[in-house]
Amino acid sequence: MTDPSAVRVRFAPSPTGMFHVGGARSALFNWAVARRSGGAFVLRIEDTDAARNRPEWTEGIIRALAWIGIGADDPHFEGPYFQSAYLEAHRKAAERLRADGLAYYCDCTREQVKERTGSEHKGYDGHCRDRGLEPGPGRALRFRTPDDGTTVVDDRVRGRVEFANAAIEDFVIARADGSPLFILANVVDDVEMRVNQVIRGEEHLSNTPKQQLLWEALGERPPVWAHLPVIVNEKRQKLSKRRDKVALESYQAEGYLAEAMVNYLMLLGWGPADGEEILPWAEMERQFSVDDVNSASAFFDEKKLRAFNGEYIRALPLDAFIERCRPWLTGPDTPWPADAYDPGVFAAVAPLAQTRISVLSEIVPNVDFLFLDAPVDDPASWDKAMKPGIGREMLTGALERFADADWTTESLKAATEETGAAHGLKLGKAQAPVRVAVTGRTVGLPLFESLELLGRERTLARLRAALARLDARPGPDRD
RNA sequence: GCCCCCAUCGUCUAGCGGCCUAGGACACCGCCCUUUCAAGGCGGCGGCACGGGUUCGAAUCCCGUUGGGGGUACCA
Repeated sequence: MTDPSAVRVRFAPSPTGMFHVGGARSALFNWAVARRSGGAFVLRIEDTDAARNRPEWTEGIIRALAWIGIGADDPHFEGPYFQSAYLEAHRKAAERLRADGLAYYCDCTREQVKERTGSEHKGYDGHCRDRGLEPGPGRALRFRTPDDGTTVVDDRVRGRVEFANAAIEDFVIARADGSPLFILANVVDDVEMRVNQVIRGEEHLSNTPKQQLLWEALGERPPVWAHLPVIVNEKRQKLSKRRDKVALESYQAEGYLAEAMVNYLMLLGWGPADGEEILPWAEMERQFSVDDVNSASAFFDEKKLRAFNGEYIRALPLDAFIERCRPWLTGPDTPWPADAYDPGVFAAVAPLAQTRISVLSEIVPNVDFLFLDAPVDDPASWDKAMKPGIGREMLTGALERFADADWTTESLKAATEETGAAHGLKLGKAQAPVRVAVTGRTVGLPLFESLELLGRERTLARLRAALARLDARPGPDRD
């Protein structure tokens, strides 16, 4: 804590919505830097926009960070601090800048500025610079930026970025009501919290010369900057809460594993030199450096995320897999009644399911036939499997042979094979009607293992029900 | 409009002047395995945006063009 050379990074989200994958990646990069260097990761909640903030969003941020492994119990974690608690410091800094002649009051309205400059995008024209206005209603405080020269931002991912001071307008640092703006509050807090590396999204790059000027005006040495490439959607636009699926929570709810999410996110803008992409956190932390971060924007590819998730699911020891599936099997949203669920039965099919799902929520349709009274009704599957010359024949034949077969995977398979052979069908074709009759779907877990687990009673009942259904109404079998 | 950033297979990336007839991963396409579907194995398709320089040599350096993106609030 007292080592002035210790790295202090920060993550400073504002609680204005669900926690986003972009924020998660920034947090992860900061976390990797902090842990790797033995420094501190400061969490600061920027809650000064009262109108848009909600306490549950703040809780959501903390919960989401914990989920991806950024836990408040880790010694590198510091905070959370709340920006709203530092209001006094922001005000003092604003006042100090004014007293030093580095900021001045301005009573121009947006319309007036626009009228004078002829554009709403030309920025402030410095009209009130030397009017010597005192504080008062309708008067905002503006920072006086240099008229000439260049502000050079040294960025660990972008290199040297130059901004002509002439192009940096005298920006507002405090509103007419005295409340500080983000640009000031953010800097003052970073100064206060002794942050010496700012690793954040590229959308902040254009604020950076202003902030750097503020650091200098406050008599402080600016931090090391690093602006991460934005994460974009398929249209190559920055991910947006409105348009895109960005909430970390929604991925969690679908059954993405935190480890897979973390691994995938770390690969957005960065890659290990040896190309080995699936890596445990400790290894990524060891290899990661912001200097190696790519500067081009990165597409959030859910397909690749899913592939990673599948890898992580398959890598789970069986008992861990079972444990991870539990919320989807026993929660309030299961399609079967709670008392129909049998953990022993699930444990038996779990190994068959583990290689077949890439997000945990997919476990449900894979095993529902075991816990539902009747299989789901999937018309497409039914039509496909119950073709003329196959459906009725297979169901009838299976019913006969299953009635007194040994109830084992092997003999059920043999019985189905024989039935199929009697109608000139290979097992691949022959099993389809049975599968659909029993599970409702044309694809699923290995059939005979499934039947063995389901039991003779229920299997035969379902075969009979399917036959009855074929008899009851015209279907493809009758055409 | 103005300021700034960016540009290697469809996508994420390795590459940081010779090791590149550009490597990996996801996706896609074959084949094998196979009771469906997966998983797994093997193989394939596919890229340095373009134009100028610099250099003995350029994916790598410089300039320009084009194309993307970010910012442009008394939001954060």
